[in-house]
Amino acid sequence: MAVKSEHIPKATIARLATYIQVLSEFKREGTDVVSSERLAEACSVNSSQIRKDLAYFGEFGVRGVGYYVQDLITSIKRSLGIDRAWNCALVGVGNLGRALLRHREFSRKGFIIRGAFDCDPYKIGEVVEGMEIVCSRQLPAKVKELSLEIGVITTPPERAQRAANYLIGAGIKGIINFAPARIAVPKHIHLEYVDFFHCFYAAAFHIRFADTND
Amino acid sequence: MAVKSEHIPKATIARLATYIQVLSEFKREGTDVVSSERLAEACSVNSSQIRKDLAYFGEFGVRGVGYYVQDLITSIKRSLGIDRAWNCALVGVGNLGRALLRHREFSRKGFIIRGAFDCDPYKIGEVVEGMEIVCSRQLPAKVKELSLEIGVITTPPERAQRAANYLIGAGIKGIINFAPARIAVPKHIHLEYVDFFHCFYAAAFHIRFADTND
DNA sequence: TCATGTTTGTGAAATTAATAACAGAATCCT
DNA sequence: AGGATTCTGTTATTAATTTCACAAACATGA
Ligand SMILES: NC(=O)c1ccc[n+]([C@@H]2O[C@H](COP(=O)([O-])OP(=O)(O)OC[C@H]3O[C@@H](n4cnc5c(N)ncnc54)[C@H](O)[C@@H]3O)[C@@H](O)[C@H]2O)c1
Ligand SMILES: NC(=O)c1ccc[n+]([C@@H]2O[C@H](COP(=O)([O-])OP(=O)(O)OC[C@H]3O[C@@H](n4cnc5c(N)ncnc54)[C@H](O)[C@@H]3O)[C@@H](O)[C@H]2O)c1
Repeated sequence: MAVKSEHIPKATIARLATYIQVLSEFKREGTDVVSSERLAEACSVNSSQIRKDLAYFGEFGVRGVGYYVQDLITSIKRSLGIDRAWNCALVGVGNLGRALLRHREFSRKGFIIRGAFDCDPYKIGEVVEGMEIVCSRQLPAKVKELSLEIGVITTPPERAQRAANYLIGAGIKGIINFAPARIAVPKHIHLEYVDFFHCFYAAAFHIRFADTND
Repeated sequence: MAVKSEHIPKATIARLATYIQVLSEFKREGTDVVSSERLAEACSVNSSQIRKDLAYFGEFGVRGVGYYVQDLITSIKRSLGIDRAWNCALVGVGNLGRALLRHREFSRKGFIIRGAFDCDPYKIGEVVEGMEIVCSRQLPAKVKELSLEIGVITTPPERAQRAANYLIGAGIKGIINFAPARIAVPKHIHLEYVDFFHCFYAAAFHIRFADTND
């Protein structure tokens, strides 16, 4: 049983990711046990927030003691469904796609890019980080062959919908879209947008109007 | 006057960025006027949400008509403070840093990377996308010389705090941290975290537990 | 064993955000 | 011109999320 409650806020999922990051840091420092209070401080959140977030998934702490760091990392990972590897397809091997392919942390965290696809004939056949770039047309075959579950779109924005359509047709389960374009997907496909500019905009807003807001 | 109300929700700022994206798409398609209803549909939000978000900043629409697309883009940009250019410093010119440097969209959107800094002597002096990589030690001088306001951290996580310290010491106003590490900054410095893994985790969670959640 | 101190898990309260409802303003059509 | 229609801006309502507060659980030391 991984989920105790029915609906889990999106914000909770985002925070769980932060908790893992901070807990891993504690682990590296040699801390074995941590209280919600101390974890909260390191994550800049309220301590009840942490306890409530965890309560959606189960009881992971020991009263009077706190949380065993390694155990909590394991529990959160299981709760999020990242206690196993996920096979990913990368569509669009340009600047950003290459940076992602070269990023070791993806496989370390369990997201393994097993297929790199592009439609540019000059790029097809090229090998990046031990991965051969193949034609987008091969997506359906490769998705089945390699059990790819998550599609990562790093094409130009005007091609994002097409890339999504390929992925959906190939039977992918979720899509992470790095292109700054809204795309339409059937509702059984999980879709996440990553837009770097959002945070640049937010930074500009807060710096500019630092006196009135913030 | 850019801000009508005192406090503006973080979520509103994020949505405004989406509105700009979708409005720009409408503009390219030749649409001159759009209703909150239609914009809402394209952004997958509620139409009152849009009207309310905009109301924080002013009255941009015409009753019985809707919003003039170009005017609304201009108004939102002014509201966010992105009606002018922002000079940025990039610290850490590795895989991700290079992808960002090569990304034309940054300067098109008004975020101009004017300084690229690294501490690796083999990288210093190298020219990437017309930009010479200089030593991190030169940050204070360059921040003043080039009026850099936003610092972008793309160093490994264990170096993120040091990079932040350099930037803060140099007089930067805001920091966008792409490294998966929490960093401490004085409260007058605006800080944004960008963590790609958050959305991979969210995707894994929703796909894995598609039956119970979502 | 029992008192004391700590810290979790959780229901209740407070805060915040999202949605609905509608009056007022503009257009369009007859 | 005036009535019907459209669509914004704003207030009211509802829903969701966060914070508070405290009982229950465990640890420690006398
Ligand atoms: N580079 C960055 O730092 C950065 C930052 C933020 C967002 N983005 C976004 O990420 C996306 C990619 O950026 P980039 O800089 O890597 O662009 P890029 O032009 O370097 O790469 C795009 C790649 O997609 C391929 N492609 C185009 N259509 C395709 C299709 N239908 N199927 C498969 N492949 C296809 C192209 O051949 C090319 O290799 C863009 O949408 C961009 O806006 C990039
Ligand atoms: N590459 C990706 O796709 C990707 C994706 C998500 C997150 N990230 C994160 O972004 C960061 C950079 O990733 P990368 O793949 O580019 O790593 P990288 O190792 O290729 O680049 C890091 C660069 O930072 C420089 N550096 C180290 N310490 C520095 C300091 N104190 N001052 C200035 N420069 C310094 C290094 O010399 C190197 O050039 C990492 O924290 C990584 O976790 C990268």
